[in-house]
Amino acid sequence: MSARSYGQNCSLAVAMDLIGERWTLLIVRELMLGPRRFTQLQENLPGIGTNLLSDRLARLTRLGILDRQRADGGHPSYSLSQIGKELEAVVYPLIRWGNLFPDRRRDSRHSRPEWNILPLRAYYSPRAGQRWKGAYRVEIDGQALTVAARETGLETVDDDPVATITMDSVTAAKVASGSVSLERAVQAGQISLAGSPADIELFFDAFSGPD
Amino acid sequence: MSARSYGQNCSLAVAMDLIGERWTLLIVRELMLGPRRFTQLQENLPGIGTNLLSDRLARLTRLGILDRQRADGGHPSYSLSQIGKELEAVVYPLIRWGNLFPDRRRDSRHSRPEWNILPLRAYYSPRAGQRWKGAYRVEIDGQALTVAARETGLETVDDDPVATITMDSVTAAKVASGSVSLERAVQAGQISLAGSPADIELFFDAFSGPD
DNA sequence: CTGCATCCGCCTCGATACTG
DNA sequence: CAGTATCGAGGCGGATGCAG
Repeated sequence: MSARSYGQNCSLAVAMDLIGERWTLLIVRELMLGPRRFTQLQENLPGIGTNLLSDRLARLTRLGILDRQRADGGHPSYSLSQIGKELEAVVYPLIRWGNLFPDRRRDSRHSRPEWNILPLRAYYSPRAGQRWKGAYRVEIDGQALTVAARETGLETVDDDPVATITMDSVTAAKVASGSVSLERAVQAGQISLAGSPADIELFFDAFSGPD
Repeated sequence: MSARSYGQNCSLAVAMDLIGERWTLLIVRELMLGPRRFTQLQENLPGIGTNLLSDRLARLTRLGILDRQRADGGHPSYSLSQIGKELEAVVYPLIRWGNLFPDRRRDSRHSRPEWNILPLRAYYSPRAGQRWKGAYRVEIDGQALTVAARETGLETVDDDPVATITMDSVTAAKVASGSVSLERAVQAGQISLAGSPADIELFFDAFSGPD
């Protein structure tokens, strides 16, 4: 089990000692979508070795960042502990920063529909979301999810949407990070909109940065 | 030059491809304190190999995260580019998260006085800081710096302080992360205060979380 | 079949020596 | 001062094996 420490009396170095190793934050990303079992994690982390996943899970559990639950004789399941959930405050800024490099997405091969909820949450403003009149269907790279504003934040729901927004992930990254304006992306046909203009405006208001 | 990519079409994976390697964020931390030369970086990153530092600097410069300036025939100097400065939005949450593990600091050996300004900034609220009447002297682990509120945020200054706050870094982490209350730390003698109670209250108001 | 443990080739890391 | 060259050690990636 790896333990190579920076040995610095510095909060950032402590954080990097704990979660700075390869794959760790991607495991946290998966668990931000809910509890997962070993095999589910392995499926969504193509390229990770089983030994490495095993090591990471054991170490993060020992550190109190993950909880390991064994569903009554069943197979173990991993979830974020209280202190692990606080890593959301790290992951969302990292997602926003990664969006500053939209061209890096082109040659990427693996894509999962669940990953689209996290970038949305990374920009979502609960205050503006409270004004939504219903759910929205968002299609990114052909993978659709329907989201609505809830007390706990932006959640996926099964409701019928009041509007649909369609785009690819490169466009989403450019619009979210501000390198291309929403109006220009719509004019260029990179974003398709369906629904009343009022509902659509309310949708984008919730992603226009902090109130 | 390393290029091991996660190959995922995900903003977080893109970010980790760019800055997820060992030492990278600690280099960014150093450059958040201002431009630095090769040897200065090496001094403040004990344990890093010269080849690794060289590789990281070249790669980050090529990616547009760092700027390399050669002061007119002099020696090269490295600084954060515009996009590199945006990593502050990642580093400060990481510092706050690392403070949730105050006990991890005990066995740490290396400590540098400049590192104390970053944790302060990680919790500093400009709005509350504007009410400060002057500069404050902060001593953490016996290393002192004097800070004041400026337009650009919390800065180190040479002014005479209106008050002095003295503590060790473990106590600082506990109070900042809320695991120990300010009152209790003062009562236990882990924080020493010098100056008028009004000034001291104004100081801590600026570190009590977002307004 | 799931959840790991073991083994092995390779690449990265860390330390030292050396050079313009 | 600012790197480059080299090399041993160890973490990583992939395949295989195995117990519950």
